[in-house]
Amino acid sequence: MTSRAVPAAVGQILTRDDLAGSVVDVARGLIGCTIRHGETAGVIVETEAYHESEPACHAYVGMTSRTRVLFGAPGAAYVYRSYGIHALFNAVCEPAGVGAAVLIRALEPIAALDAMRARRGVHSADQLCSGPGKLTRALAIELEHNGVDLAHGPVLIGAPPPGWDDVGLVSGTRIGITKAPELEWRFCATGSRSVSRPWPVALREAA
DNA sequence: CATGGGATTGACT
DNA sequence: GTCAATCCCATGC
Repeated sequence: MTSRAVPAAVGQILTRDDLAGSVVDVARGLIGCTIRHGETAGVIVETEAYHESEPACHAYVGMTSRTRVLFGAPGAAYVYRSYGIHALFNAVCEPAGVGAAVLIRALEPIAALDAMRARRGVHSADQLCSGPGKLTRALAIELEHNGVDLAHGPVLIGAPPPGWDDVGLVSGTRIGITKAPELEWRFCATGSRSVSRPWPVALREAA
């Protein structure tokens, strides 16, 4: 085999249609997919679904300047600042007019780990992207990426690379929210040490 | 225009 | 386990 360049390892870039379906299905399906920005890239190992019908979703309040992107075409990035410090990255789902998105919560780094280490100030690969605010820092995803088309970049989502297309999944309740805490709309790859804490019950039992 | 909530993290006890 | 840091934006006066 010839040496594999980074883009080839990232897999086929997803289209808008790949993200237009039910947000819970897309959240499940994005586990094992890749996200790339510049030379940095990682495999998605943790997601959460948010839908306008439930109060934890920003789109619950309806269309405002903040939530406009959530109601737009699927396949856009929704990036917002959390707790005044962190940028959190979401992929907009469902048809235009429906406010829904998948929050990307954790990655396993696969490319340009040294660039991530420089941005994060930690060395362990397991900890570079093991949280929604950590991965945006590691990949240099900022608020300016709000609304960008994920099929055209500069932030791209790709299909699962070899070995990740049939990864095991566990579901659990979402993290850090106060509204609609009962929905099991969090999905994690089994066997990944990059999943953020606390781990879902099913993952703790499997460990 | 002022206020307060929030899908977090890292440092500390 | 607790807590502060720190900013965007929805809401209400």
